[in-house]
Amino acid sequence: MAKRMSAENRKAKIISAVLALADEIGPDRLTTNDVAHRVGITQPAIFRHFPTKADLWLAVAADVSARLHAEWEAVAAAQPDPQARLRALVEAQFRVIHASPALPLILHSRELNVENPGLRDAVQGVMHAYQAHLVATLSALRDVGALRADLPVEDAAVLLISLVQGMAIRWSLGGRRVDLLPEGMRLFDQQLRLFAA
Amino acid sequence: MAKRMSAENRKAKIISAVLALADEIGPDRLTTNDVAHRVGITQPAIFRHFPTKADLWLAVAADVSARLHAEWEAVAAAQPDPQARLRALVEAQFRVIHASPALPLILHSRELNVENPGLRDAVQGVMHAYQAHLVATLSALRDVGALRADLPVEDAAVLLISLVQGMAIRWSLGGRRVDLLPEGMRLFDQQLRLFAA
DNA sequence: GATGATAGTTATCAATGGATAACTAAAGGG
DNA sequence: CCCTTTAGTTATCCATTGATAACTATCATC
Repeated sequence: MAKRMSAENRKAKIISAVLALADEIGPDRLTTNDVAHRVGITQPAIFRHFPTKADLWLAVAADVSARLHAEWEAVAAAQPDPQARLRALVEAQFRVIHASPALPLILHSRELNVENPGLRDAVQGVMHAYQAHLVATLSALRDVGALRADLPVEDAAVLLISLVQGMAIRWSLGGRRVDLLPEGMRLFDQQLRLFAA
Repeated sequence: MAKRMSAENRKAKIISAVLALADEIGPDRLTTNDVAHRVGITQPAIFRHFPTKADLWLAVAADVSARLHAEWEAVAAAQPDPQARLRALVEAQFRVIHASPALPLILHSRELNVENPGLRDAVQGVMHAYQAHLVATLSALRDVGALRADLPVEDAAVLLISLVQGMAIRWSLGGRRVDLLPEGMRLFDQQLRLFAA
């Protein structure tokens, strides 16, 4: 028998196990049995905390979303300078992806793309929020005159988001041998130089 | 009984069905039964043409790889001007992704990332080849003096690849409502303007 | 037209996966 | 100390999945 735990704590453990296992064995091949085994409980115990597997995924998305939003708010509060804030926003993404490499995988999972519309909406909301943060910061950068006049802030935001995702793919496909953060930030600085007025 | 077909033709049908279904129901949830049904044969008939499911994936990769390489070679031959060639290379990617939206999904599938090392190597080879084409074309662009001096061609290539992948994700996550090609090329032109000397 | 090669079928398997029901036992407040 | 609550277990179900074996029917060629 597994050590008894409050439902709240056990849920947190399960969610974190899903994130770890989604990376190790893929979001769409992750079974409730895998999760249970990793957490140290039996498979049916999962369903005591989450009615269905889809609900478990929604809980994962809510958890990730909350953590990301908190991080972005913290960055916005801590970095008054637009350029430093932009850099911190991108750096935060690399850090999160490095800590939870499953996130890019989930973006392309069938769970998200086909079977779980709620999950898709949740992820889309998160991406929109991030884009809004970028656009706001880029606008501030423009107001300081540190942005080319012929570059719409929306396009700049898309280029930055693409950079993060592209680096994540390269990192993952390359067996994660290189360091994501320094290499990603190097490319970011490169791109930012191109943005400059 | 399905209409009898030469093994070669049947294999081609199966491969194309895998690509279509990988998009519809996800690479990692695609079953041999799905494929057989789509092709119009029974499930065990699949195994007459491919010893295992993993071998089927390798055949898919070989097929896609051959088509991509042919396309890139054609572009390189048809476009002597570096800038036009670069544009055509990027446009080719958007076109291929539009025609086979499963490709970005496969990049993040467990089949590729965990279970089928051969598939991973094949995809990695394809990406390297594309990057080499980009780097070569960007070098030609540099020789013409149409590239900023402070931008290494390797970094520029990574930025372009990221752009393609980032747009693919946006397109997919947004329900594919917008047109990938024009929006993607618009962003490309924007990025190219930033690349200019 | 007979015949050998082979594409395709039916039947079947063992393993796995999500989920349910009934039971057990650890907390924790009174 | 007891008793209610509830986290966790065991046993079990039905559907699905990749794969094998044995059989059948079609095609090409002589």
